[in-house]
Amino acid sequence: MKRIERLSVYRRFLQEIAGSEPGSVYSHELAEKTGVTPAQVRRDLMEIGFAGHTKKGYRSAELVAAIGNYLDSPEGDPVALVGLGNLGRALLPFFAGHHPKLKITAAFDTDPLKTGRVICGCRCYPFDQLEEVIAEENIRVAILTVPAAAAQKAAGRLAAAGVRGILNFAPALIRLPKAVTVETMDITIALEKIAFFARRSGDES
Amino acid sequence: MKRIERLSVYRRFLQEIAGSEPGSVYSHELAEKTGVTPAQVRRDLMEIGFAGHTKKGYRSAELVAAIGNYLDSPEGDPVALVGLGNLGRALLPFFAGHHPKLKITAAFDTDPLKTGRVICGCRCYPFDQLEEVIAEENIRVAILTVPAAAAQKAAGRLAAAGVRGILNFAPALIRLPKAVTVETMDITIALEKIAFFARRSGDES
DNA sequence: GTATTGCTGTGATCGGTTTCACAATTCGCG
DNA sequence: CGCGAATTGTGAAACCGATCACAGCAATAC
Ligand SMILES: NC(=O)c1ccc[n+]([C@@H]2O[C@H](COP(=O)([O-])OP(=O)(O)OC[C@H]3O[C@@H](n4cnc5c(N)ncnc54)[C@H](O)[C@@H]3O)[C@@H](O)[C@H]2O)c1
Ligand SMILES: NC(=O)c1ccc[n+]([C@@H]2O[C@H](COP(=O)([O-])OP(=O)(O)OC[C@H]3O[C@@H](n4cnc5c(N)ncnc54)[C@H](O)[C@@H]3O)[C@@H](O)[C@H]2O)c1
Repeated sequence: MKRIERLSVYRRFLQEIAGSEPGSVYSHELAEKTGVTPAQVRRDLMEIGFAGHTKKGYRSAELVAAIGNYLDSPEGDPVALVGLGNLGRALLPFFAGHHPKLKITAAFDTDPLKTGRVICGCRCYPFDQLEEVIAEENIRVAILTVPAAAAQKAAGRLAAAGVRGILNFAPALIRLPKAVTVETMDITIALEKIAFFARRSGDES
Repeated sequence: MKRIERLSVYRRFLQEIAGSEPGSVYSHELAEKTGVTPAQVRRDLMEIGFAGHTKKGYRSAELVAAIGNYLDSPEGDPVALVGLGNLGRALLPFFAGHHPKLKITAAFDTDPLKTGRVICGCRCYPFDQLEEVIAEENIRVAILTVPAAAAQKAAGRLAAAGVRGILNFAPALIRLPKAVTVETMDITIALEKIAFFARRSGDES
């Protein structure tokens, strides 16, 4: 559902302005800073049961807390990273420390050159130990950055090991039982789409 | 429009099976391999004016050509990459050689340590030369991988320099005239969303 | 104390996308 | 050659998220 993404975006903005005056925001401010309409902000907050105050807007600190309460697992979620290639090794430092609730706590690769080390505080295991480590650390969320040809199989093992949500970067269709959420971010296709629209917009050469 | 993405996906599958038997595909095959419904495949192909043959399906090679004709700029599009950090440096080798129509031909960074070189066949320029190089190479599409705080400004310069489509990885709202297509891939928010749904699915501890 | 302003909460509506459902067509077969 | 099976093309319906529009209310002004 798209609302979940918007809530994350609202929260990010609220955290950026945290502490500053006046401690509350109007739907139209949140909308402006976030690229949506005021009605949609109000609708979203209504849906999570967070009420504002007529003429005073929404209390920022409480709203952050309410969104966190709605979105986050209270203890935070450990995340597995599968595939330590170029992309995986870029993601690792990015998430290290940056996010309060989502931490990559285990990485896996089939290549023995990539495993055994600790990178950015994250242990890198041989791919064989996937099930074991995932059960051990009670991991439910994974990022998949393996080659397309290996993606379905790796995803299947993740799901079988107990993972319930996968962010997949491989350009491949992943089929899993519907109890597992899979989102594929296909960078190539996004770029093709952008090039398509870029070409159509008022073409001047 | 979502159809554009699906067309890219159809094409990718068709290219994977190119050359193999029987030279044509049914809507239900394409649908199956691509994760959509057969009716949607037919509707999409109808929209681009590509007709199949009753009982024989769609001729694969011609369909690839028709999709290419619809989506691609005939000469291909040169792409700029702005921001040579961890993510930018992962994207560079990924696109190098891989895509027939989209090639990263110029990269930019403010950090003098990152510029002056040629990486994966792509020249890396100081950020100052952005306008000059973009005009020179007639670049219309860009990938933006700079820190969030720098994203709006960099995007503005890209647009002013003639770029019409931007794939943005910075977690920031980019505002540009509507003639410029901007798509933000926010990896953090995608992961938060996945963690949310992972938590809700049949929670067993 | 009354009027005015401006914001929230939400039922109603809208618009785009997906899906349904079926007529039309072609093929293989007897 | 006519029948049954299979597939396309597409109007119509269903669906779903976004937007509109306004009633209700709290704060402020006068
Ligand atoms: N690099 C990018 O910028 C980029 C951009 C878009 C999409 N992608 C996609 O992301 C994926 C990874 O890209 P990359 O550039 O990091 O590739 P890469 O080849 O650099 O890395 C792939 C890694 O996966 C490991 N691996 C291979 N098979 C495995 C398996 N079965 N289990 C676990 N690990 C395995 C390899 O050892 C390697 O370390 C690919 O599917 C690619 O298409 C990458
Ligand atoms: N690395 C990741 O895996 C990842 C994941 C999700 C999102 N992102 C986002 O992508 C962006 C880049 O991430 P990163 O990890 O590569 O960061 P990074 O800090 O490694 O790289 C940023 C690069 O941009 C350059 N830069 C800074 N200001 C610039 C400007 N005004 N013009 C041109 N170049 C400039 C810096 O010199 C640096 O090389 C960030 O916005 C980040 O939030 C990164």
